[in-house]
Amino acid sequence: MEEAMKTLVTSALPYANGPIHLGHMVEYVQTDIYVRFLRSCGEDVIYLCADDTHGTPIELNAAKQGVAPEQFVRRFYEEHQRDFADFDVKFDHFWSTHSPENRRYAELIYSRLKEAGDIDRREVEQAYCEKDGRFLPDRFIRGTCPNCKATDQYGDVCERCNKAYAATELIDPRCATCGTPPVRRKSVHLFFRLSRHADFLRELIRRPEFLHPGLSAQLQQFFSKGLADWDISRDGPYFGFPIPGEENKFFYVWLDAPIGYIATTEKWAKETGKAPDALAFWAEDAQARVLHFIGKDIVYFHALFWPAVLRAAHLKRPDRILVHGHLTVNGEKMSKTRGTFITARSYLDALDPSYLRYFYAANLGAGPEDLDLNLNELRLRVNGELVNNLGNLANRTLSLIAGQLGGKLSPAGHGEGRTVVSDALARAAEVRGAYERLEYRAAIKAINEIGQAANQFLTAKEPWKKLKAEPEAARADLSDAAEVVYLLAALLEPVVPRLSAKLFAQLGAPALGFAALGKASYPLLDRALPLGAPSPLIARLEEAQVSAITKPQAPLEAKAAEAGPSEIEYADFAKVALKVGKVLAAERVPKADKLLKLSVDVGEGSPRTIVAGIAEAFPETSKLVGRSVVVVANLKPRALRGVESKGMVLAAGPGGKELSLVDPGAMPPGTLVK
RNA sequence: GGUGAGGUAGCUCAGAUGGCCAGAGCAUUGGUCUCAUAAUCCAAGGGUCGCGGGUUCGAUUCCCGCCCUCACCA
Repeated sequence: MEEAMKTLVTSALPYANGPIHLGHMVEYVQTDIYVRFLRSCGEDVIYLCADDTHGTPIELNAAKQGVAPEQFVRRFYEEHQRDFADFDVKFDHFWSTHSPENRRYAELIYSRLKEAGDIDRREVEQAYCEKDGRFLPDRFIRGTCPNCKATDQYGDVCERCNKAYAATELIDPRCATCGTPPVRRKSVHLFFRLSRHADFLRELIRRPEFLHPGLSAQLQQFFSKGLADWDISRDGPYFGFPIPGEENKFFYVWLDAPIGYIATTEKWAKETGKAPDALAFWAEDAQARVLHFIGKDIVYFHALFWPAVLRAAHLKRPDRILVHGHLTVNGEKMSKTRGTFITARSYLDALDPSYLRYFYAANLGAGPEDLDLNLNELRLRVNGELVNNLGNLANRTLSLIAGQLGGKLSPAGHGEGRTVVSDALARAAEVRGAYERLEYRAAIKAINEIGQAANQFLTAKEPWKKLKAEPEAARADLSDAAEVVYLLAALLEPVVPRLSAKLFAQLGAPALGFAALGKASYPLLDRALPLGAPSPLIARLEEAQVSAITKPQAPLEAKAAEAGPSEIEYADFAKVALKVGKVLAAERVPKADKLLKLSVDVGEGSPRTIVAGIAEAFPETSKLVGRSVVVVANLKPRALRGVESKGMVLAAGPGGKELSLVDPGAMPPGTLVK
């Protein structure tokens, strides 16, 4: 712990496909606390992260919004950074996997793998959509579950019965974007020969300092099955880096995502000049440690693929993988419909980030167990501990000194207060050990016990009763209580830095960290300095405030639309032909909850067939007949549930039952809408 | 199905190489204080430590079986 060695800490790269939510925040808060703790101990540490930008989901979502993938991910790049900063998660650099640095390192690593003979070419057969002209990942095939017969399930796992299967087992498979049944097609893929590194990996993951023992036991299953080689290429169209020397082949997103750690190191090194390049941390013999914080869902990428790739490329493997569990909200998986899918931003709009950081810390241990965000517990815990015990200790102490005693401390004493302070100080090592072991839960517990002891001391001494008769005795007691507050501010700093800063300011004292605490003795405070102005540390949480953050939200697509696609030129708008149409007939599309097949007169002689996702809003289809609507007349025809739709009907609203058709008034069919 | 983790008070968790009436915080109830953010402080009630066997003088702690929950299965 006291080596001068540099430490590089990373959190997993968030996917640039959506907003940061409170589940993500568990990891970033956990990592940020650890980084701040290491710094507090005087360590030389850098904390890096980046957006993960490649792959099919981003490519298709960008297309859906009519923007280039580069542009699509750029929006999240800004948004993600704002969210992290506002949660006091402080990176030394936040970069992107869609960067020249990442491309360079991906190519470099690939070339080294190739030289080492670790790349293999093999023919594989995959689902292919002839209409879209692309291979379909499992997630983009939908069909009926072979196990429980639930319809409209993903190609890899059934959401209803949780059964995992191969996409080829799906009954009635369809392309998720266009509904066309996929065909099987062969293609040559590149494989990383992971199996050649089995012995290395097996030995590596057995080390308790590398990975939590429970997880390494779990990974053993991969070895007993025989470690399979890893498919690292994808055929175009694909948003990613083209593989040098190949035609229409791209690196699979999971190959270049962890390389983003290296690319970000490079970017940080160049921007700050604090290291010549990324190799200061990643060269095989670099004098540095590398720590990855990740969620339990991506353990095998980080514990198996990644170290093997680095080894084969003659780079340094990570020293430690720290794995946390997932977040549940009120005991259940986050759910948009239940309103428990809470984005970082919607939380921040309602509450101070310190509450959540504190709550996460108070519940986090070192293992990969899930953490439940019970909103009632959050309120009770924060109010009982952070506000009532710790915050109020500070406030009652400091406001008495400031209000009644001129803001002046007394010289260090020899009474009971001295014992209270040294007892508290004696526990600093325990708190430090807890942080170090990532048992934040235990750290918070000890911190609260220290606060409680100080509150007991004040209650016993009753300095407020002695203000008139023995003001110096009161001052002495309160000065010692202030010492404990100072210590608590230092111990809490990794968790709630902005609250600690506030306490340091109120105490009129310089920031205090674990490095100084190691050899600190009574008194900690410079008793000659005057206090700053006291004010309540943080407000208590009221029930209504907390429940406000779980309001059901509009679906993601609607949110994105709200944020708005970026500005367009008039010429772009002019490409859209909008016309007034009149609904002549409407019927349900079989086996589709949301779709209606409409026959619409757009003033063209014969009516058009248009399929619209508005069935839930119009249970009685007859009410639609005769209505005037606005139609996108030049939309490329597309098959939905096997029905060819020529155009689109405009409607406003979040979706489902809440939809209102855009009404053009009394204009005749065919009239242009401009 | 396989593998892994876990099941201790209403909630979150601690604990025991097997042995003093099984612990803490919160919640509940009663009391106290009034400096402080209706905060503090004191106290009480509350658990056949998942179920069934076994080993033992003695098991919640060790062994076996079972049930339940969660995760992972490239």
